[in-house]
Amino acid sequence: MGYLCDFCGEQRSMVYCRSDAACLCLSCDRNVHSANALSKRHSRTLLCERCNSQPALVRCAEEKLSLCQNCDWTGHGASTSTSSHKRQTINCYSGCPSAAELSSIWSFVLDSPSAGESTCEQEMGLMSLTENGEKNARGPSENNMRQNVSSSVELNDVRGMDKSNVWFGSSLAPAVNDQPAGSSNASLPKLCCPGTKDTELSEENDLYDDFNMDEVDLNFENYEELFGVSLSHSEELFENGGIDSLFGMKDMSAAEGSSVGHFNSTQPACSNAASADSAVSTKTEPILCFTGRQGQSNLSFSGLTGESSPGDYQDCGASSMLLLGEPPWCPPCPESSFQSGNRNDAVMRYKEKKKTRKFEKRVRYASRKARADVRKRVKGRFVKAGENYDYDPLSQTRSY
DNA sequence: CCCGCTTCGAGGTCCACACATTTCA
DNA sequence: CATGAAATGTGTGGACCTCGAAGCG
Repeated sequence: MGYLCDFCGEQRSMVYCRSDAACLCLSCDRNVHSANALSKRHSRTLLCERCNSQPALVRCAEEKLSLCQNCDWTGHGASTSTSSHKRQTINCYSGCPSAAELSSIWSFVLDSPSAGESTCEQEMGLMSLTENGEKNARGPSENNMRQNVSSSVELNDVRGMDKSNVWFGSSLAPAVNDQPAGSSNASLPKLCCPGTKDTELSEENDLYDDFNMDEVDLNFENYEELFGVSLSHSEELFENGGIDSLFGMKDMSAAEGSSVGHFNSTQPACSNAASADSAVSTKTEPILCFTGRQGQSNLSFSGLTGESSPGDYQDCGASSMLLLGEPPWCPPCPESSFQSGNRNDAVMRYKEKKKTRKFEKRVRYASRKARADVRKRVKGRFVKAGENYDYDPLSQTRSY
């Protein structure tokens, strides 16, 4: 995937929103997720700096890279020399955190050599990323769930986050904290900036350009399009316990604690590449989160209380990973290996497609929107001041 | 199976004008 | 080089229109 924000296509993407399956710059992240109460519940985290397509779960202190689980696993496998790298959990957040709040959960961002020179920091004075990374550098198995709650930025409505804190293991930032006690990979993540190591240097300078948090409204006119089903419909499904029908995974409850292999076999959406597009577009992403890594593959639904938004159900991050080939915890097998390529291709196609369609509607200037909202019209067209009109948004009256 | 008709949805266009950006003195 | 004025470009929402797909007889 590219490094650009899926929304504006201009700024460098920094965060990953699982609900939207989108890579966003910080500015767009704030804009998009301040649009309404539901979008505020979306759980976001930093973007993997290696693959630039998955949410980062851990921050490798040695490499100064934020990595998704797959890349973490690849780069820090038990058999590799880097397995002893100190890693720190990357916290996710919801709501519309201020720069200061972001800096508190991503304090390690300052580890980046150019962090202090960020344009954003200079211009906005927002990101004062103090070096308190150690604060987050806890032991792998220490205070897992507690950290999820305490260190996640919880603003506005965070019920989704709290209740769906069924973050299991390696699926999400909070989840990552659930590192199995005996794990050889003390995964403690940090930040992520898109781009592999090769591109890191060239991109670091504009790393914080994304912190342009101007006030922009956003219209989610394409909400249904984004999520494949209407919000009301999906909510209804959730509230009625219709998750089975929504995901076509009736057996999943029984799958809890079962092997990943079983999971895959019960996940139609991942069965082949051809289904990937439809799987995503029809919102059949499983709301599954996994606990632990290799040995422990606990599986559960996140927050089936019916109180969380549909987006929250997707927030565990497992879904996107499942779509992207065999997850780290999935022992390689001929079938999965064969499918992963096609799956990746399918996801790539989907994201490209989504990129061109999804965020077409974008409000760049709230002031202009405000004016347009109150401007008088004739058959939908703006009319000159003082002329007759047939529609006044303010009074719903007509001048003739 | 093909044709013609209807229905539906997506996307494009139009409008005025405040404001952002660029150009120039 | 800095400043201010003028010129130019941009973006905003609702109604309407066009076009293609789908459904039906």
